Amino acid sequence: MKIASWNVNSLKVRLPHLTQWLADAQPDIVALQETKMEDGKFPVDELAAVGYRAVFSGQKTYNGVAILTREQTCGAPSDIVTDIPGLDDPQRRILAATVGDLRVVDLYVVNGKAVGDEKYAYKLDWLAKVRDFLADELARHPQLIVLGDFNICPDDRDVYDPIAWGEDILCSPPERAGLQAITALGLHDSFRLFEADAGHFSWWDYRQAGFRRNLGLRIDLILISDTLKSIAKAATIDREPRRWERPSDHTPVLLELDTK
DNA sequence: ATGGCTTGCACCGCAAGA
Repeated sequence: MKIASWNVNSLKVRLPHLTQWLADAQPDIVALQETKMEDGKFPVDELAAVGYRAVFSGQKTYNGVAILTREQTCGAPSDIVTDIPGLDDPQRRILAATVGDLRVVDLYVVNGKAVGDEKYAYKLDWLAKVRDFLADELARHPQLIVLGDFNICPDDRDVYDPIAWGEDILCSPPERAGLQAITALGLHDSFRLFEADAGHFSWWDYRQAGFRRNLGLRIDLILISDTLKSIAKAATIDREPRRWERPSDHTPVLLELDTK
């Protein structure tokens, strides 16, 4: 079973990229972020035509998350959650669903703008509330996968120039502590189960030829519970869609599980 | 470098992203 996460940076612009990539990679479950699309405009029919069901929580202009499931291999998603205790939030950043035996939580973590900004305080509070929600999810669903755009570099290996980034936004100790509080629940960064080296990224700035020069960050993560860790087979980053015309600034990250 | 690209909105120059 193949599970992926991709921040598409506008599903309207990236729908052709998405359908091409679904055909190429044939993932079973795909979590999307930054769809920037109201639910009434979600391309349900276009995705059904290529064999995927969709659940989504979107809004105009900003944010927006979705989970796609391959009809051929997955049952219909159930037990959908879009809002969590303690966060009375119009921003559509959270989407949980049960797909077969798996519980899937798709997150578009707050960016935070800059350390000390009011959006930064919102980010830290948001992370703490999400941690509590995930503790509860894990208690009920041992086969838990938490994936998405975390907008946090887990450690210096995930930053192209850790000296330059220092303790700035995406790398600050309180943000990393917020992520660690989540992984401390017993959720493992699946990419690091298979790759220890620095220099593997999932996002590159559009400016200054960031992708060509590999000036990137690894901020898109797939976290898995202990139960799933024991059947994790591979975790990879697919850089191919970042090479296409008019790409998202993020590229898909993947996890393969040894199921049945 | 409070820069650079890209997107959406809306009316064309902003905010926001990371």
